[in-house]
Amino acid sequence: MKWLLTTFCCFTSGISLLKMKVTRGKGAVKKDKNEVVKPVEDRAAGKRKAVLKASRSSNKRTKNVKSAKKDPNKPKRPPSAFFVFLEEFRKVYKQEHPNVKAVSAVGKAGGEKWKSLTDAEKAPFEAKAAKRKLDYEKLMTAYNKKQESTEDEDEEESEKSKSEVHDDDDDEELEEEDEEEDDD
DNA sequence: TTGCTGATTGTTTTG
DNA sequence: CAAAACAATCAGCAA
Repeated sequence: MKWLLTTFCCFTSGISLLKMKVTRGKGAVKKDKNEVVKPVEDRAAGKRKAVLKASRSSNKRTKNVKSAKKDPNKPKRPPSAFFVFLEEFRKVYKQEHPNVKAVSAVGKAGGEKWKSLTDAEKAPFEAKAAKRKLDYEKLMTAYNKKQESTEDEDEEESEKSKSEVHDDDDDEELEEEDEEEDDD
C-alpha cells in the first residue's frame, strides 16, 4: 500500500514529494559498517554482494569526501549497456510481474537475461551506451571548465554564463541513432 | 519526513 | 594494473 504513504505525503505537503522525486533515491548510500577489501571474487560466483555492501557502505558522496568533493554540477556517469538494457527490461518485467515491486527482482532477472543476450543483442544497447558516454565526456568538459571558473572564486555559475549561454534545456539533439548495421 | 537499502552488470575513476 | 565505486529503480522501513 504505497498509496497510503504517497497520499500521506501529499496530504501533508506536496512539496516534500517533489523533493523526493528529485532526489530519486540516489542521494546516498552512506554508512560504513564494514570495509572489507576483498579481491575480485568474480562475477561468475555471483557473490559480489559483499563488494556491493562495501560500495554502498563506503559511500563517499554523502559525507567524508576527501578526494572528490560533492559537486552539484558534476555529471553522472553514463549508464552502461546493461543499464540501458535494464531500463527497457524493467518496463517489460513490470508488465509481466506487476506484483513484483522489489528492485532486486528486476535486477536479478535483468542480469540473467543480460547474460542470455548475445553480442548482437547487446549491440544496440552498447551503441546507445557509447553515445551516452560521448555526451558524458562533453558534459565533463563543461564541468571541468566550470571547475576552473570556480576554482577559487565563489562564483556559482550564474552571472556571465547567462549572457552567453542561452537557456538550455531543450537543446538536446541526440536522437540520431541510425547506425543499424545488420551484417548478417 | 526523508533518506537508505537491496540487486543486477558495466563503465568510470582513482590509487 | 586493479580494485573500488558508482550509474537507475521503487517500495518499504527506520531514525
